[in-house]
Amino acid sequence: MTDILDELAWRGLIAQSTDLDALRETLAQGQAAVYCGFDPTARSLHVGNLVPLLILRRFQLAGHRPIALAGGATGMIGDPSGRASERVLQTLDVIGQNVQAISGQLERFLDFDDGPNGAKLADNLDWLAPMSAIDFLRDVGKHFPVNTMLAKDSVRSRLDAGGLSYTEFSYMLLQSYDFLELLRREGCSIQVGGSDQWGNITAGIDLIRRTEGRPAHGLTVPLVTSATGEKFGKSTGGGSLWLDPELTSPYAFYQYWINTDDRDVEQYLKKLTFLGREEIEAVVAQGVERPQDRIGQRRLAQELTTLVHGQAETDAVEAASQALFSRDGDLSVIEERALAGALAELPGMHVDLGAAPSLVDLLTGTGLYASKGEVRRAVAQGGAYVNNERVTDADAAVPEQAWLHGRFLVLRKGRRSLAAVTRGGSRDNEQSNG
RNA sequence: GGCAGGUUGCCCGAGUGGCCAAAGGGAGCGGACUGUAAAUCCGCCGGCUCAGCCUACGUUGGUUCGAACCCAACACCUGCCA
Repeated sequence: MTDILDELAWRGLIAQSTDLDALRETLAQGQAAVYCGFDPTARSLHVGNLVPLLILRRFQLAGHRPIALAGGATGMIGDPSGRASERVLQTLDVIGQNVQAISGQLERFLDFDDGPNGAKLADNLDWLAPMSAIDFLRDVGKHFPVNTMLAKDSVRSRLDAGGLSYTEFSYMLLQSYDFLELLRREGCSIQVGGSDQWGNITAGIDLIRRTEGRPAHGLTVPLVTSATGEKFGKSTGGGSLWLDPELTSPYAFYQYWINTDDRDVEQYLKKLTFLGREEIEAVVAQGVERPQDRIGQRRLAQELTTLVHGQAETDAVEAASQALFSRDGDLSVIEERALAGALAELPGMHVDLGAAPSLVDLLTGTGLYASKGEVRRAVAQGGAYVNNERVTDADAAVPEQAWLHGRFLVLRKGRRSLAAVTRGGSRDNEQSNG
Protein backbone atom coordinates (compact mmCIF):
# COMPACT_ATOMS: atom_id res chain seq x y z
CA MET A 1 0.00 0.00 0.00
CA THR A 2 1.32 3.40 -0.95
CA ASP A 3 0.90 6.26 1.41
CA ILE A 4 -2.31 7.76 0.20
CA LEU A 5 -2.11 10.82 2.45
CA ASP A 6 1.25 11.90 1.05
CA GLU A 7 -0.16 11.34 -2.39
CA LEU A 8 -3.18 13.54 -1.69
CA ALA A 9 -1.03 16.19 -0.05
CA TRP A 10 1.28 16.84 -2.99
CA ARG A 11 -1.67 16.96 -5.31
CA GLY A 12 -3.13 19.70 -3.16
CA LEU A 13 -6.18 17.64 -2.37
CA ILE A 14 -6.37 18.08 1.37
CA ALA A 15 -8.27 21.11 2.56
CA GLN A 16 -9.13 20.15 6.10
CA SER A 17 -8.72 17.00 8.08
CA THR A 18 -9.14 15.59 11.51
CA ASP A 19 -5.97 14.44 13.25
CA LEU A 20 -3.82 13.43 10.28
CA ASP A 21 -1.49 11.29 12.35
CA ALA A 22 -4.37 9.30 13.77
CA LEU A 23 -5.76 8.88 10.28
CA ARG A 24 -2.41 7.78 8.96
CA GLU A 25 -2.25 5.23 11.74
CA THR A 26 -5.69 3.87 10.93
CA LEU A 27 -4.77 3.55 7.27
CA ALA A 28 -1.50 1.87 8.13
CA GLN A 29 -3.27 -0.83 10.09
CA GLY A 30 -4.51 -2.30 6.86
CA GLN A 31 -7.41 -1.92 4.56
CA ALA A 32 -9.84 0.79 5.56
CA ALA A 33 -13.26 1.71 4.24
CA VAL A 34 -13.75 5.27 3.01
CA TYR A 35 -17.05 6.86 2.12
CA CYS A 36 -18.24 9.90 0.23
CA GLY A 37 -21.81 11.00 -0.39
CA PHE A 38 -23.33 12.42 -3.56
CA ASP A 39 -26.61 14.29 -3.62
CA PRO A 40 -29.10 13.52 -6.39
CA THR A 41 -29.75 17.16 -7.16
CA ALA A 42 -29.59 16.56 -10.91
CA ARG A 43 -29.80 13.63 -13.26
CA SER A 44 -26.08 13.58 -13.73
CA LEU A 45 -22.92 14.26 -11.79
CA HIS A 46 -20.85 17.20 -13.01
CA VAL A 47 -17.13 17.82 -13.00
CA GLY A 48 -17.41 19.45 -9.60
CA ASN A 49 -18.31 16.03 -8.20
CA LEU A 50 -15.33 14.54 -9.94
CA VAL A 51 -12.73 15.60 -7.39
CA PRO A 52 -14.20 13.80 -4.37
CA LEU A 53 -15.21 10.87 -6.57
CA LEU A 54 -11.66 10.48 -7.79
CA ILE A 55 -10.48 10.66 -4.20
CA LEU A 56 -12.45 7.49 -3.58
CA ARG A 57 -10.71 5.94 -6.50
CA ARG A 58 -7.33 7.06 -5.26
CA PHE A 59 -8.07 5.36 -1.97
CA GLN A 60 -9.07 2.23 -3.84
CA LEU A 61 -5.88 2.27 -5.87
CA ALA A 62 -3.99 2.54 -2.59
CA GLY A 63 -5.64 -0.66 -1.46
CA HIS A 64 -8.57 0.68 0.53
CA ARG A 65 -12.26 0.04 0.13
CA PRO A 66 -14.41 2.89 -1.25
CA ILE A 67 -18.12 3.34 -0.57
CA ALA A 68 -20.05 5.74 -2.77
CA LEU A 69 -23.29 6.85 -1.21
CA ALA A 70 -26.12 8.19 -3.32
CA GLY A 71 -28.26 10.35 -1.07
CA GLY A 72 -31.70 9.10 -1.92
CA ALA A 73 -32.99 10.24 1.46
CA THR A 74 -30.86 13.32 2.09
CA GLY A 75 -31.66 14.50 -1.42
CA MET A 76 -35.23 14.87 -0.28
CA ILE A 77 -34.17 17.25 2.46
CA GLY A 78 -31.59 19.52 0.86
CA ASP A 79 -28.14 20.28 2.17
CA PRO A 80 -27.82 23.90 3.33
CA SER A 81 -24.01 23.70 3.14
CA GLY A 82 -22.55 26.16 0.70
CA ARG A 83 -25.96 27.48 -0.26
CA ALA A 84 -27.09 31.04 0.13
CA SER A 85 -30.78 30.26 0.14
CA GLU A 86 -33.31 27.54 0.79
CA ARG A 87 -33.56 24.84 -1.83
CA VAL A 88 -36.74 24.15 -3.67
CA LEU A 89 -37.73 20.62 -2.80
CA GLN A 90 -37.75 18.20 -5.68
CA THR A 91 -40.46 15.62 -6.14
CA LEU A 92 -39.74 12.12 -4.90
CA ASP A 93 -40.15 10.92 -8.44
CA VAL A 94 -37.39 13.12 -9.77
CA ILE A 95 -35.08 12.24 -6.89
CA GLY A 96 -35.60 8.54 -7.50
CA GLN A 97 -34.65 8.93 -11.14
CA ASN A 98 -31.64 11.02 -10.23
CA VAL A 99 -30.42 8.42 -7.74
CA GLN A 100 -30.69 5.80 -10.46
CA ALA A 101 -28.75 7.87 -12.97
CA ILE A 102 -26.07 8.96 -10.54
CA SER A 103 -25.57 5.47 -9.17
CA GLY A 104 -24.91 4.30 -12.71
CA GLN A 105 -22.26 6.96 -13.13
CA LEU A 106 -20.59 6.27 -9.81
CA GLU A 107 -20.19 2.67 -10.80
CA ARG A 108 -18.02 3.59 -13.74
CA PHE A 109 -15.32 5.24 -11.67
CA LEU A 110 -14.68 2.52 -9.14
CA ASP A 111 -13.94 -1.16 -9.33
CA PHE A 112 -16.83 -3.22 -8.06
CA ASP A 113 -15.23 -6.62 -8.34
CA ASP A 114 -15.45 -9.18 -5.57
CA GLY A 115 -11.90 -8.49 -4.47
CA PRO A 116 -11.05 -7.51 -0.93
CA ASN A 117 -11.20 -3.84 -1.79
CA GLY A 118 -14.13 -3.92 -4.20
CA ALA A 119 -16.22 -0.77 -4.09
CA LYS A 120 -19.70 -0.54 -2.68
CA LEU A 121 -22.67 1.56 -3.63
CA ALA A 122 -25.02 2.63 -0.86
CA ASP A 123 -28.27 4.57 -0.69
CA ASN A 124 -29.16 6.14 2.61
CA LEU A 125 -32.83 5.69 1.81
CA ASP A 126 -32.26 2.08 2.87
CA TRP A 127 -31.82 3.02 6.51
CA LEU A 128 -33.39 6.46 6.78
CA ALA A 129 -36.72 5.63 5.17
CA PRO A 130 -37.72 2.90 7.67
CA MET A 131 -36.82 5.08 10.63
CA SER A 132 -39.68 6.73 12.49
CA ALA A 133 -39.59 10.35 13.49
CA ILE A 134 -39.63 9.34 17.13
CA ASP A 135 -36.74 6.93 16.80
CA PHE A 136 -34.85 9.56 14.91
CA LEU A 137 -35.35 12.22 17.58
CA ARG A 138 -34.56 9.85 20.45
CA ASP A 139 -31.63 7.96 18.96
CA VAL A 140 -30.03 10.61 16.79
CA GLY A 141 -31.37 14.01 17.73
CA LYS A 142 -30.56 13.51 21.39
CA HIS A 143 -26.85 13.57 20.59
CA PHE A 144 -26.92 16.95 18.90
CA PRO A 145 -26.62 20.07 21.04
CA VAL A 146 -28.40 22.87 19.24
CA ASN A 147 -25.76 25.37 20.24
CA THR A 148 -23.14 23.31 18.41
CA MET A 149 -25.35 23.05 15.38
CA LEU A 150 -25.90 26.79 15.37
CA ALA A 151 -22.17 27.36 15.40
CA LYS A 152 -21.67 25.39 12.17
CA ASP A 153 -20.68 27.50 9.22
CA SER A 154 -23.43 26.14 7.05
CA VAL A 155 -26.07 27.18 9.56
CA ARG A 156 -24.57 30.44 10.72
CA SER A 157 -24.06 31.82 7.25
CA ARG A 158 -27.67 31.02 6.46
CA LEU A 159 -28.89 32.64 9.65
CA ASP A 160 -27.00 35.76 8.66
CA ALA A 161 -28.51 35.58 5.20
CA GLY A 162 -32.07 35.44 6.40
CA GLY A 163 -32.57 32.02 7.89
CA LEU A 164 -33.27 28.47 6.88
CA SER A 165 -36.03 25.96 7.42
CA TYR A 166 -36.05 23.28 10.09
CA THR A 167 -35.83 20.78 7.25
CA GLU A 168 -32.47 21.97 6.07
CA PHE A 169 -31.32 22.63 9.61
CA SER A 170 -31.80 18.91 10.25
CA TYR A 171 -29.73 17.86 7.28
CA MET A 172 -26.53 17.43 9.24
CA LEU A 173 -28.24 14.95 11.54
CA LEU A 174 -29.12 12.75 8.62
CA GLN A 175 -25.67 12.83 7.13
CA SER A 176 -24.17 12.19 10.55
CA TYR A 177 -26.40 9.20 10.94
CA ASP A 178 -25.28 7.92 7.53
CA PHE A 179 -21.72 7.93 8.76
CA LEU A 180 -22.72 6.04 11.91
CA GLU A 181 -24.72 3.53 9.90
CA LEU A 182 -21.82 2.90 7.53
CA LEU A 183 -19.52 2.43 10.49
CA ARG A 184 -21.85 -0.20 11.88
CA ARG A 185 -22.56 -1.92 8.59
CA GLU A 186 -19.22 -1.63 6.84
CA GLY A 187 -16.77 -0.67 9.53
CA CYS A 188 -16.25 2.58 7.69
CA SER A 189 -14.62 5.20 9.89
CA ILE A 190 -13.41 7.64 7.25
CA GLN A 191 -15.49 10.14 5.34
CA VAL A 192 -14.27 12.40 2.57
CA GLY A 193 -16.10 15.24 0.85
CA GLY A 194 -15.89 18.75 -0.56
CA SER A 195 -14.72 21.44 1.79
CA ASP A 196 -18.30 22.61 2.27
CA GLN A 197 -18.97 19.23 3.86
CA TRP A 198 -16.63 19.80 6.77
CA GLY A 199 -19.41 20.72 9.17
CA ASN A 200 -21.48 17.69 8.27
CA ILE A 201 -18.50 15.37 8.49
CA THR A 202 -17.40 16.54 11.91
CA ALA A 203 -20.99 16.31 13.13
CA GLY A 204 -20.92 12.64 12.11
CA ILE A 205 -17.64 12.09 13.91
CA ASP A 206 -19.15 13.58 17.06
CA LEU A 207 -22.17 11.32 16.77
CA ILE A 208 -19.98 8.25 16.38
CA ARG A 209 -17.92 9.19 19.39
CA ARG A 210 -21.03 9.70 21.51
CA THR A 211 -22.83 6.56 20.47
CA GLU A 212 -20.05 4.10 19.78
CA GLY A 213 -17.23 5.63 21.74
CA ARG A 214 -14.99 5.18 18.73
CA PRO A 215 -12.83 7.61 16.81
CA ALA A 216 -13.69 8.41 13.20
CA HIS A 217 -11.89 10.50 10.63
CA GLY A 218 -12.75 13.18 8.15
CA LEU A 219 -10.99 14.64 5.16
CA THR A 220 -12.16 17.39 2.83
CA VAL A 221 -10.89 18.32 -0.59
CA PRO A 222 -10.52 21.97 -1.53
CA LEU A 223 -13.03 23.65 -3.73
CA VAL A 224 -11.38 23.84 -7.12
CA THR A 225 -11.36 27.36 -8.50
CA SER A 226 -9.98 28.71 -11.74
CA ALA A 227 -7.44 31.48 -11.97
CA THR A 228 -10.00 34.00 -13.12
CA GLY A 229 -12.18 33.18 -10.14
CA GLU A 230 -14.86 31.69 -12.31
CA LYS A 231 -16.65 28.68 -11.07
CA PHE A 232 -14.79 25.58 -12.03
CA GLY A 233 -16.69 23.33 -14.37
CA LYS A 234 -19.07 25.89 -15.74
CA SER A 235 -19.20 25.66 -19.51
CA THR A 236 -18.92 28.79 -21.58
CA GLY A 237 -22.67 29.02 -21.80
CA GLY A 238 -22.80 29.17 -18.03
CA GLY A 239 -24.21 25.69 -17.56
CA SER A 240 -22.52 22.89 -15.70
CA LEU A 241 -20.13 20.53 -17.35
CA TRP A 242 -21.98 17.24 -16.95
CA LEU A 243 -20.54 13.77 -17.03
CA ASP A 244 -23.58 12.49 -18.89
CA PRO A 245 -22.80 12.59 -22.64
CA GLU A 246 -26.44 13.42 -23.33
CA LEU A 247 -26.14 16.63 -21.35
CA THR A 248 -22.60 17.60 -22.27
CA SER A 249 -21.26 16.04 -25.45
CA PRO A 250 -17.82 14.44 -25.26
CA TYR A 251 -16.73 17.01 -27.82
CA ALA A 252 -17.82 19.91 -25.60
CA PHE A 253 -16.26 18.16 -22.63
CA TYR A 254 -12.93 17.81 -24.39
CA GLN A 255 -13.05 21.38 -25.64
CA TYR A 256 -13.62 22.70 -22.15
CA TRP A 257 -10.31 21.28 -20.98
CA ILE A 258 -8.47 22.30 -24.12
CA ASN A 259 -9.45 25.87 -23.35
CA THR A 260 -8.07 25.74 -19.83
CA ASP A 261 -6.19 28.81 -18.70
CA ASP A 262 -2.43 28.24 -18.60
CA ARG A 263 -2.39 29.11 -14.93
CA ASP A 264 -4.82 26.34 -14.05
CA VAL A 265 -3.27 23.48 -15.98
CA GLU A 266 -0.90 22.30 -13.29
CA GLN A 267 -3.43 22.18 -10.48
CA TYR A 268 -6.00 20.48 -12.70
CA LEU A 269 -3.50 17.84 -13.76
CA LYS A 270 -2.69 17.18 -10.13
CA LYS A 271 -6.21 17.18 -8.82
CA LEU A 272 -8.11 15.57 -11.66
CA THR A 273 -5.80 13.07 -13.26
CA PHE A 274 -3.84 10.03 -12.12
CA LEU A 275 -0.64 11.11 -13.82
CA GLY A 276 2.42 10.78 -11.64
CA ARG A 277 4.51 13.55 -10.22
CA GLU A 278 7.38 13.35 -12.72
CA GLU A 279 5.07 13.27 -15.66
CA ILE A 280 3.10 16.30 -14.54
CA GLU A 281 6.29 18.22 -13.84
CA ALA A 282 7.58 17.39 -17.29
CA VAL A 283 4.36 18.48 -18.96
CA VAL A 284 4.30 21.72 -17.01
CA ALA A 285 7.94 22.41 -17.87
CA GLN A 286 7.18 21.96 -21.56
CA GLY A 287 4.22 24.27 -21.17
CA VAL A 288 6.38 27.02 -19.73
CA GLU A 289 8.80 26.67 -22.59
CA ARG A 290 6.29 26.48 -25.43
CA PRO A 291 2.94 27.67 -24.13
CA GLN A 292 1.53 27.93 -27.62
CA ASP A 293 1.69 24.16 -28.03
CA ARG A 294 -0.82 23.74 -25.18
CA ILE A 295 0.66 20.44 -24.20
CA GLY A 296 -0.75 20.53 -20.70
CA GLN A 297 -4.22 21.43 -21.92
CA ARG A 298 -4.16 18.60 -24.42
CA ARG A 299 -2.98 16.12 -21.87
CA LEU A 300 -5.62 17.24 -19.43
CA ALA A 301 -8.35 16.95 -22.05
CA GLN A 302 -7.17 13.49 -23.08
CA GLU A 303 -6.95 12.15 -19.58
CA LEU A 304 -10.31 13.43 -18.45
CA THR A 305 -12.25 12.63 -21.59
CA THR A 306 -10.88 9.11 -21.45
CA LEU A 307 -11.69 8.81 -17.79
CA VAL A 308 -15.27 9.93 -18.26
CA HIS A 309 -16.14 8.82 -21.78
CA GLY A 310 -13.56 6.20 -22.65
CA GLN A 311 -10.62 5.93 -25.00
CA ALA A 312 -12.67 5.50 -28.17
CA GLU A 313 -14.58 8.73 -27.61
CA THR A 314 -11.38 10.59 -26.86
CA ASP A 315 -9.82 9.42 -30.10
CA ALA A 316 -12.89 10.43 -32.09
CA VAL A 317 -13.19 13.81 -30.45
CA GLU A 318 -9.51 14.51 -30.77
CA ALA A 319 -9.47 13.64 -34.44
CA ALA A 320 -12.43 15.92 -34.93
CA SER A 321 -10.84 18.79 -33.06
CA GLN A 322 -7.67 18.46 -35.00
CA ALA A 323 -9.41 18.33 -38.35
CA LEU A 324 -11.52 21.37 -37.57
CA PHE A 325 -9.05 23.55 -35.71
CA SER A 326 -5.69 22.77 -37.22
CA ARG A 327 -6.36 24.59 -40.47
CA ASP A 328 -8.23 27.81 -40.58
CA GLY A 329 -8.66 27.72 -44.30
CA ASP A 330 -9.89 25.13 -46.68
CA LEU A 331 -12.22 22.56 -45.24
CA SER A 332 -12.86 20.98 -48.62
CA VAL A 333 -9.42 19.36 -48.57
CA ILE A 334 -10.42 17.18 -45.62
CA GLU A 335 -11.38 13.85 -47.00
CA GLU A 336 -14.99 12.85 -46.75
CA ARG A 337 -14.61 10.12 -44.22
CA ALA A 338 -12.52 12.16 -41.84
CA LEU A 339 -14.89 15.07 -42.15
CA ALA A 340 -17.91 12.87 -41.52
CA GLY A 341 -16.29 11.51 -38.40
CA ALA A 342 -15.35 14.93 -37.16
CA LEU A 343 -18.75 16.43 -37.76
CA ALA A 344 -20.45 13.57 -36.00
CA GLU A 345 -18.90 14.88 -32.80
CA LEU A 346 -20.38 18.34 -33.19
CA PRO A 347 -23.86 19.48 -32.32
CA GLY A 348 -25.75 19.63 -35.54
CA MET A 349 -28.81 19.11 -37.66
CA HIS A 350 -29.90 17.22 -40.69
CA VAL A 351 -31.78 18.65 -43.66
CA ASP A 352 -33.54 17.01 -46.55
CA LEU A 353 -31.91 17.00 -49.93
CA GLY A 354 -34.58 19.10 -51.60
CA ALA A 355 -34.80 21.71 -48.88
CA ALA A 356 -33.23 25.12 -49.38
CA PRO A 357 -32.88 26.56 -45.91
CA SER A 358 -31.43 30.02 -45.44
CA LEU A 359 -28.33 30.54 -43.36
CA VAL A 360 -30.34 31.96 -40.47
CA ASP A 361 -32.38 28.78 -40.31
CA LEU A 362 -29.27 26.66 -40.19
CA LEU A 363 -27.43 28.82 -37.69
CA THR A 364 -30.34 28.72 -35.26
CA GLY A 365 -31.41 25.19 -36.14
CA THR A 366 -28.09 23.71 -35.09
CA GLY A 367 -28.39 25.44 -31.74
CA LEU A 368 -25.30 27.52 -32.42
CA TYR A 369 -27.38 30.65 -31.94
CA ALA A 370 -30.35 31.01 -29.64
CA SER A 371 -32.43 33.29 -31.83
CA LYS A 372 -32.55 34.88 -35.23
CA GLY A 373 -31.88 38.23 -33.66
CA GLU A 374 -28.65 36.85 -32.28
CA VAL A 375 -27.69 35.66 -35.75
CA ARG A 376 -28.32 39.09 -37.20
CA ARG A 377 -26.14 40.68 -34.57
CA ALA A 378 -23.39 38.17 -35.07
CA VAL A 379 -23.42 38.66 -38.82
CA ALA A 380 -23.32 42.42 -38.39
CA GLN A 381 -20.28 41.99 -36.15
CA GLY A 382 -18.65 39.48 -38.43
CA GLY A 383 -18.81 36.57 -36.05
CA ALA A 384 -20.62 33.94 -38.10
CA TYR A 385 -18.95 31.61 -40.54
CA VAL A 386 -19.91 28.87 -42.97
CA ASN A 387 -17.04 26.61 -43.95
CA ASN A 388 -14.65 29.16 -42.49
CA GLU A 389 -16.00 31.95 -44.65
CA ARG A 390 -17.52 34.94 -42.97
CA VAL A 391 -21.24 35.29 -43.52
CA THR A 392 -22.29 38.66 -44.88
CA ASP A 393 -25.95 38.05 -45.59
CA ALA A 394 -27.89 35.92 -43.14
CA ASP A 395 -30.92 35.60 -45.36
CA ALA A 396 -29.02 34.22 -48.33
CA ALA A 397 -29.57 30.65 -49.39
CA VAL A 398 -26.71 28.20 -49.26
CA PRO A 399 -25.05 27.96 -52.67
CA GLU A 400 -24.90 24.45 -54.02
CA GLN A 401 -21.11 24.37 -54.24
CA ALA A 402 -20.80 25.22 -50.55
CA TRP A 403 -21.84 21.74 -49.50
CA LEU A 404 -18.63 19.87 -48.76
CA HIS A 405 -18.62 16.52 -50.53
CA GLY A 406 -22.13 17.42 -51.50
CA ARG A 407 -23.54 16.97 -48.05
CA PHE A 408 -21.75 18.78 -45.25
CA LEU A 409 -21.63 22.33 -43.93
CA VAL A 410 -19.45 23.47 -41.06
CA LEU A 411 -20.92 26.40 -39.17
CA ARG A 412 -18.84 28.42 -36.81
CA LYS A 413 -19.62 31.09 -34.27
CA GLY A 414 -16.72 33.24 -33.30
CA ARG A 415 -13.39 31.60 -32.93
CA ARG A 416 -14.27 28.23 -31.57
CA SER A 417 -17.92 27.26 -31.41
CA LEU A 418 -18.74 24.81 -34.18
CA ALA A 419 -21.80 23.02 -35.48
CA ALA A 420 -22.48 20.72 -38.38
CA VAL A 421 -25.20 20.43 -40.98
CA THR A 422 -25.61 17.24 -42.97
CA ARG A 423 -28.02 16.74 -45.80
CA GLY A 424 -29.58 14.07 -47.87
CA GLY A 425 -29.42 10.35 -47.32
CA SER A 426 -26.22 10.35 -45.37
CA ARG A 427 -27.50 7.83 -42.85
CA ASP A 428 -26.34 4.81 -44.85
CA ASN A 429 -22.83 6.12 -45.23
CA GLU A 430 -22.51 6.93 -41.57
CA GLN A 431 -23.62 3.51 -40.58
CA SER A 432 -21.25 1.74 -42.92
CA ASN A 433 -18.44 3.69 -41.35
CA GLY A 434 -19.35 2.68 -37.87
C1' G B 1 -52.73 36.11 13.62
C1' G B 2 -50.96 41.71 13.69
C1' C B 3 -47.62 45.47 11.82
C1' A B 4 -43.72 46.97 8.49
C1' G B 5 -40.79 46.15 4.19
C1' G B 6 -39.99 43.56 -0.29
C1' U B 7 -40.89 40.71 -5.34
C1' U B 8 -37.52 44.47 -11.99
C1' G B 9 -34.34 41.19 -17.77
C1' C B 10 -29.18 35.18 -16.74
C1' C B 11 -27.48 37.44 -11.58
C1' C B 12 -26.99 41.93 -8.59
C1' G B 13 -29.44 46.47 -8.82
C1' A B 14 -31.54 51.69 -10.23
C1' G B 15 -36.19 53.45 -11.77
C1' U B 16 -41.85 55.65 -8.54
C1' G B 17 -47.39 58.12 -14.37
C1' G B 18 -45.47 59.57 -20.92
C1' C B 19 -38.34 60.99 -22.76
C1' C B 20 -38.68 52.74 -20.34
C1' A B 21 -37.05 47.06 -23.73
C1' A B 22 -36.09 49.86 -18.51
C1' A B 23 -29.52 53.36 -15.62
C1' G B 24 -25.17 50.94 -13.62
C1' G B 25 -22.34 46.55 -12.51
C1' G B 26 -21.38 41.30 -13.15
C1' A B 27 -21.85 37.10 -16.23
C1' G B 28 -22.25 35.92 -21.38
C1' C B 29 -21.48 36.74 -26.82
C1' G B 30 -18.82 38.96 -31.16
C1' G B 31 -14.56 41.85 -33.26
C1' A B 32 -9.26 43.36 -32.94
C1' C B 33 -4.71 41.25 -30.79
C1' U B 34 -3.14 36.03 -29.65
C1' G B 35 -1.76 30.15 -28.73
C1' U B 36 -8.99 27.16 -29.59
C1' A B 37 -4.94 30.92 -23.37
C1' A B 38 -4.75 35.43 -20.30
C1' A B 39 -4.76 40.65 -20.29
C1' U B 40 -6.40 44.91 -23.03
C1' C B 41 -9.44 47.88 -26.32
C1' C B 42 -14.12 48.25 -29.22
C1' G B 43 -19.08 46.53 -30.03
C1' C B 44 -23.40 43.58 -28.65
C1' C B 45 -26.45 41.71 -24.91
C1' G B 46 -35.93 40.07 -24.84
C1' G B 47 -38.29 38.22 -29.53
C1' C B 48 -39.84 38.96 -34.57
C1' U B 49 -41.82 39.14 -40.93
C1' C B 50 -36.40 44.49 -37.39
C1' A B 51 -36.85 52.66 -39.71
C1' G B 52 -41.96 48.99 -37.41
C1' C B 53 -44.33 45.46 -34.35
C1' C B 54 -44.95 41.94 -30.26
C1' U B 55 -43.90 40.22 -25.35
C1' A B 56 -41.92 41.77 -20.54
C1' C B 57 -40.85 44.76 -14.32
C1' G B 58 -44.57 38.31 -8.73
C1' U B 59 -50.24 37.02 -10.28
C1' U B 60 -55.11 38.86 -11.37
C1' G B 61 -58.21 42.86 -11.86
C1' G B 62 -58.90 48.27 -11.79
C1' U B 63 -57.89 53.87 -12.35
C1' U B 64 -55.93 56.70 -16.64
C1' C B 65 -55.64 59.21 -23.26
C1' G B 66 -51.23 56.58 -21.25
C1' A B 67 -48.77 52.25 -15.67
C1' A B 68 -42.60 48.82 -14.00
C1' C B 69 -44.32 53.28 -11.52
C1' C B 70 -51.20 54.78 -8.74
C1' C B 71 -55.37 51.49 -6.42
C1' A B 72 -57.39 46.48 -4.89
C1' A B 73 -57.10 41.37 -4.08
C1' C B 74 -54.02 37.18 -4.06
C1' A B 75 -49.22 34.47 -3.87
C1' C B 76 -44.36 34.21 -2.14
C1' C B 77 -40.01 36.22 0.71
C1' U B 78 -37.95 39.11 4.95
C1' G B 79 -38.06 41.66 9.64
C1' C B 80 -40.54 43.00 14.19
C1' C B 81 -44.63 41.75 17.45
C1' A B 82 -48.24 37.88 19.18
